[in-house]
Amino acid sequence: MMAVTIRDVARRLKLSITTVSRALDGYPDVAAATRHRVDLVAKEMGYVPNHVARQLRRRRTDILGFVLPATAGHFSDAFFSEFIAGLGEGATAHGFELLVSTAQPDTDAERQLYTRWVQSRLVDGVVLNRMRLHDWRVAYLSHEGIPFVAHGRTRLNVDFPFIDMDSRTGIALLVEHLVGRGYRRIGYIGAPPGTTLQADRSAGYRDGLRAAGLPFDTCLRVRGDLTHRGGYEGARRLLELPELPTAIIGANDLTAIGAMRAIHERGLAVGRDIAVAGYDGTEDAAHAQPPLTTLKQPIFDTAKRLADLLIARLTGQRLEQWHFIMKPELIIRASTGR
Amino acid sequence: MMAVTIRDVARRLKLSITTVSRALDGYPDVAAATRHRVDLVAKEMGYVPNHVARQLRRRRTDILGFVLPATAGHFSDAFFSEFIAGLGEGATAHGFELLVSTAQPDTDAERQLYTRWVQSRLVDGVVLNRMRLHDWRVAYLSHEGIPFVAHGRTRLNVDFPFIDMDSRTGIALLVEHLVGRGYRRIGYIGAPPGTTLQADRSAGYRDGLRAAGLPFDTCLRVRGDLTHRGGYEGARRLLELPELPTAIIGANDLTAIGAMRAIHERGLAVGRDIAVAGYDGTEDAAHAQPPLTTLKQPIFDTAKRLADLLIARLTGQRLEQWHFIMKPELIIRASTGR
DNA sequence: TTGTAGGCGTTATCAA
DNA sequence: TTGATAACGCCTACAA
Repeated sequence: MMAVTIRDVARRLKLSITTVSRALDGYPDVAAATRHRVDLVAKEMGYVPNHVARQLRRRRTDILGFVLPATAGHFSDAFFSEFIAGLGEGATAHGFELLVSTAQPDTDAERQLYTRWVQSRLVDGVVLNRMRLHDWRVAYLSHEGIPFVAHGRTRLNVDFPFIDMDSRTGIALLVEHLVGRGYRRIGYIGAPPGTTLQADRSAGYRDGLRAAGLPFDTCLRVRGDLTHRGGYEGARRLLELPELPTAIIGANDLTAIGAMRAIHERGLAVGRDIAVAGYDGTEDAAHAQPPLTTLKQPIFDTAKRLADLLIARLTGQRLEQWHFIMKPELIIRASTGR
Repeated sequence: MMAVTIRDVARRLKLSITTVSRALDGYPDVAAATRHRVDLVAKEMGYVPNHVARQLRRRRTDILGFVLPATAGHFSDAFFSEFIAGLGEGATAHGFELLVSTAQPDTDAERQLYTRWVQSRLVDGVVLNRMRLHDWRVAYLSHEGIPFVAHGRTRLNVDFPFIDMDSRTGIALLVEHLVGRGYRRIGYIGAPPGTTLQADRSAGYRDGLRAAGLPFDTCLRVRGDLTHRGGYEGARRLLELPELPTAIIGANDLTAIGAMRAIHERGLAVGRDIAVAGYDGTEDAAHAQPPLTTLKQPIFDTAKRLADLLIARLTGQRLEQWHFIMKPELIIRASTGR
């Protein structure tokens, strides 16, 4: 079951491997007849270039890397299945491959993982998401000269291609929507501190309150971790307040869905007693009960475009634009009905 | 920003690259003092072996492949985020990497993908899931001599390592539970035909009916595709029957959650008017409203064990056992309450 | 238009 | 215990 190499093809054709290589790669300086013979025999013999040998010679791997921010051992988040699908699609479209691993954000394991990939020249470029305000990955990768693109931004003074959502404005809009429906005591269950996501969405929350002339009550802002459980626990804390919130915003859909469960357990009705809204616009939100009001972002497309962007950069294409800021779409459903 | 190579380290140490290589790889025939010096200098210089060169020489890549069965463009399924996290964890633990891509099952794109990976010797082994009764991947990979492991089995006469759930017995148990609560008109929303999953779970459904002495009414068994949408549409069909089902089983949690939405839209209450149950035991099920009765399988652990199994096979370890059949755990929640 | 030869960075074989 | 040398499979100056 030895794989057939370019040597075998050359031998069979009584040609040099050089000619075979060039014929297959479509170089112009090959006789049409020769090229034809080569194509035929190569296909017949089932020859496919050895990816590794090619990588070594070309000094690039055509592999993109992506690290899942696996919080705990378990990591159940539909967002990332969609994100990975998008990355895979984008990579494949350009003949690239996608390497995936998992690491808890800001741990030694994460640093080791990126370092291994970079130092051993395993990947040509990296896609980042769940950006942090002071993201060591950005500093590290730009220092190492490894191209990367990101879903989101940082506070660091480093320029790189990104696609970001204007989630600050988005959340503010959501608050406005809630206020418009008469909710005035609005809670917020956030994301881990230090993440750009949290900075933006939390700021949007305050913007929204301010615009509506509502006070910012720190009791109403609690911590979350972007999981169901975090949302559930955050909501429980909010429900222990002497004066209950009338609406709760989750930093993402999972958080919001977790919060809904806490509310239901308390015997209250989501959308009537307490409004709930999320962020992401996953299928989970559409199928929650009641269906969840949310800010929708195009997860799959964003991931695909990120892969495109990174590959464009890797293949030396001139990018006319490499900063993209998109607006999330407010989708109003029964969870903020009234 | 040229990476430091083994040559640089050898030059600096005034040793041959051979010795450096062997010292770093922990071969015994190296003087302790030399090894120490080498380790020190290599670390100081930040030397990391070039993965690609090593791959070429060793004639293996230490990369595992996994293809997401992306049904549509979008692919929102928490099951797979957890599955990939498990694979990544297992791979990393043994110094392996994980290559991920997406393809629609049983399409040319899928065949091309596997072929590319295999022929170009990009991956050493492959993890399969969502097995089909007559799975071309099994035939192909075993013919090519590429090691693989699978989450589930096939009807083909090929022996390979797998971890499977006894979902047939599981579903039968679930039917028994439903019957015990007085539900007698039980519908089933299935998976795509040709999948082992569908064969097993559908058989379990019939087993359960038979054991309870209930008739098998073909109207009550409808098709699904393991997505929210499929569950939603399947349930709508069931709700159009002249005589409504009193319970609905979804082939997975997503299907069940989609079905719940259809039931709610119809103004009926899940768990009171119609019972619903799923399969997988994802977080989504725990946080559905009402919480979803389901058969739980250890997704993360199974994936991790599959990676372990495949790597054991790749590294030539003697496996004392390579067929595992696990029992899913019935988790009873309010969606089948009464 | 085709062939020769060198090298990508490692590891393995064999000799010293 | 160490070193010289030859691959691994491919690509690409350069020569023919």
